[in-house]
Amino acid sequence: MDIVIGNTYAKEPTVSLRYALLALLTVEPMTGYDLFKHFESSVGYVWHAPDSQIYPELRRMESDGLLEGREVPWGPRGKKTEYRITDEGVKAFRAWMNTDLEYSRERDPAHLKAAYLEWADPEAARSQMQAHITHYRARLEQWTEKIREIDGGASPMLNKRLSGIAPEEHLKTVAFKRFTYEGLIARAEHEIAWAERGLALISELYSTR
Amino acid sequence: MDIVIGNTYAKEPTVSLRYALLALLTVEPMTGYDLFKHFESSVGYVWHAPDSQIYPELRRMESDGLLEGREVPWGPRGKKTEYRITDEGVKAFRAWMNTDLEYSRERDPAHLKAAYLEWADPEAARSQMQAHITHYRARLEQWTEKIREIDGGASPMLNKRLSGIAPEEHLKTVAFKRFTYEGLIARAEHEIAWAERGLALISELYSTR
DNA sequence: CCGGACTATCTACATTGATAGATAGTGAGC
DNA sequence: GCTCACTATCTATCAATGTAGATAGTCCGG
Repeated sequence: MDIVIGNTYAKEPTVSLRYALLALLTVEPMTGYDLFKHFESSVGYVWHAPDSQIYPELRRMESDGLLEGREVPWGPRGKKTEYRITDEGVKAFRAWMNTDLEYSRERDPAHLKAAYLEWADPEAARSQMQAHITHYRARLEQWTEKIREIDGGASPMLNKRLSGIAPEEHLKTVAFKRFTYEGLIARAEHEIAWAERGLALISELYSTR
Repeated sequence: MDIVIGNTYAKEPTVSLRYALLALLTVEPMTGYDLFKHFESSVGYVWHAPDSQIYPELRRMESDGLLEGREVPWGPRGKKTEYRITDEGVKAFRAWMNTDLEYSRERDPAHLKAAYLEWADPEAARSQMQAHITHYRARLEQWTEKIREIDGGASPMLNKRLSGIAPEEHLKTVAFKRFTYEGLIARAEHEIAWAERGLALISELYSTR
């Protein structure tokens, strides 16, 4: 029963980029490049997308009425397009926020490989586990830094967001951000602990004694 | 410097379905349907793919020399194709196992939503957290069941695998499987704990006092 | 005023994944 | 003998993602 308009489907909220973009644009109007930069840095530790996905998606969102693009001059001859969320966009974001996520099937290369680690040379096996640790340690630092920013009032996006809402709402807004990053930190710590047990296991299994 | 053959690229091992299929086929020859069924049940709790992806991939793997398909009769008029891993396939799998994974960027809808939970109605927020718990509780049970199977010697795939290798190797093979599922179990427990803290936080923030 | 880093946007294409449905044979039970 | 659940395979399409590179303007410093 989907209604097809051009190549756009009128569908129920799935996941995706679209809502990540809406989330950022609830704070303030931005250009595609601004959004891309956010995905590269701060927000990028939760969601990421290349610019080649962002620009077309913004155009689609505009034609769906969720955003309004406005050309602003940039230097003497340059220009850029700044997107502002519309009332409809806010409505769509809120609707998505009020809808339960659909959880998709597991697909986890790290654990898939771990299950067959006896096929790897001991050194390679160790290296996998080490890579896992390195990866999650980096995430751990970035997420810990986010918490520090939140607590220290040093997050520009969060501050902008707070300045746009009623003071009674500040507590919730901050609490949920903190809660999110705490969860990610705990996850990273778990992954590191797991890989460390992996290293110990490898040593045990391949000990020469 | 990739060499293009047809529409197949000779590339360095990335991730994907291909190695999940090879992993299963190291145990014994199977048809596409068998593999699909495994992805639907047991292995499906680590990796999943629809049949529409499996059949073409098997054909590609055969033309890449990793597998050998053999038509076997099935009933009076039916037939099916059973794929057996080739020496080259084993080599490719081992090579992949000896290569470090590339970790891709974070993309986590559940945590993305959590960060903006103040946009949801309290009831919807609670429902999200509840869905998170339900999802990971189901995973938890499936993975716990896998451990039970491993410990009880009741895993058909594992038993077949063990019967095909030297007894000295049994310990490693079992240990890495167990290690993998233990990690997944710990992760599920962490996700449940996180969502439970979420529920508590929501109650706190939206209490009427 | 020139080079280089950065801002800004776009196109093309490959790959992967998800959904839907078509086709056809098997084997068990009524 | 018929129906039905299951086995077996395939095609088409679409959404999402990833990679590469093209184009063009800005702004800063030497």
